Amino acid sequence: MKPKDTEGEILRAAEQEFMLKGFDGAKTASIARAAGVTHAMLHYYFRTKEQLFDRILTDKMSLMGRSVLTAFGDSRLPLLERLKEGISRHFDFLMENPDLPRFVVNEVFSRPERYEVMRESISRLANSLMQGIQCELDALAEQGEIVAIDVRVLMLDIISLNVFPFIAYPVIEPVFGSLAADRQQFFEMRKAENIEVIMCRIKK
Amino acid sequence: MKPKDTEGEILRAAEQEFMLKGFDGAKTASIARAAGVTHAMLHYYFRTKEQLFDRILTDKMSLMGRSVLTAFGDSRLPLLERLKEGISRHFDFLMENPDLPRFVVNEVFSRPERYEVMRESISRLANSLMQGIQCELDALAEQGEIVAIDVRVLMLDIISLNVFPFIAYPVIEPVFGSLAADRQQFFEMRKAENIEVIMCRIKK
DNA sequence: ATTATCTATAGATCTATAGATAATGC
DNA sequence: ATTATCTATAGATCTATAGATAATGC
Repeated sequence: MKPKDTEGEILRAAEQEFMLKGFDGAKTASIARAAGVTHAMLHYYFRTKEQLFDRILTDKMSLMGRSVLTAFGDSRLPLLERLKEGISRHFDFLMENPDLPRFVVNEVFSRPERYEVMRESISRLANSLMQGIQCELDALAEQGEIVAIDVRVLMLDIISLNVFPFIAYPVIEPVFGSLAADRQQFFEMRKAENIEVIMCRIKK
Repeated sequence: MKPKDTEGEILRAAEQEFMLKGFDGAKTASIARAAGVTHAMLHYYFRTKEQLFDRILTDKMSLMGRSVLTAFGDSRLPLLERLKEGISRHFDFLMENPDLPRFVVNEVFSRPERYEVMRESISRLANSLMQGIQCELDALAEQGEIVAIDVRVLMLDIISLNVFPFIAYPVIEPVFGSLAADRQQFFEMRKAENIEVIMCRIKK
């Protein structure tokens, strides 16, 4: 017999509903139904819709932040490899979580105060990652291997290229979908292109 | 005396409310209040919230589509200039309409059927624009001035780089805001960087 | 006569909770 | 004894409309 995990079921259902419809579009009744529990259970475990939502959003923001750190965090590789690997791993993460960036970006936009608590820790982690990369960029530039560039500029190039196609897929598909046979292949092509773009940007 | 334009006031207020909060977050009562009219007027002029919304969304989708065409449409310029000018004009358009892409992308995602009617015409216009650019790309590549590239790949690079910072600004600001003194300057820097990236991508 | 506007309210939907009942762990 | 669950419903909010009234254009 399965010892049913009501709280877990609610979280799973809530994640799905909130990611798909956002806070305003999500209905607690719909979450309860998907979780296979009665409506009152949401309030028993999470008090309010807002608190349940905060739990999901916090998880997702943290996941999105970590994805960048782990993708680019391997400091054993030589810089160019580290960047290529980073782009590739970050892109793979997005293929596993295609709706994540839109969800986070939207909810932060519609209620910025939700982001306040994370601002500082996010900023600190990102800076520490980028500081290491900046050193290596500077070293290679010194040797004349690459052009000099601010790591923040470069990282924003990378993230723009990687994330945008996922956020905008439904809108761009009619125009750019013809590039590939299917969605999967389309994204594989983008991954390769993004690496190419970034290498062109920094190589001399 | 101003001959009051109720319908126009409602449209203005609705645009603001929908762009800021999305369809689900927007309230007809709030739109009416902002328009300075009674609530029943919305229904008198537009029947339903849905119809009022469709009017706004259609306008915005069309505006976003046209922005790309007009930015890159100047076929008198030599190709590299045309691309630089295109990136720059498209970026300027986004600076004037920073919330537009997020709005469109979101609403299309949450109810894809809203996009169906435009899919074909959008795709046709885009293809005709890109066909012209592809010819010039091929010619320059033939001459060995640039590398060979599919215009769709290149345009998606451009649009990703240009649009993403606007969509994600509230999320990326804590990390990348330190690049510039203020928001305005931040975006000016991005515009220059995006041109640089694209030139690096195609130049030999 | 037609068009525009207002007041009042119906009707639907949604979140939240009260209070009773069943299950669980000492 | 405490924790989990259910039923029933309160209370708030939101969209939409009916019906009366005022303004406008022939």
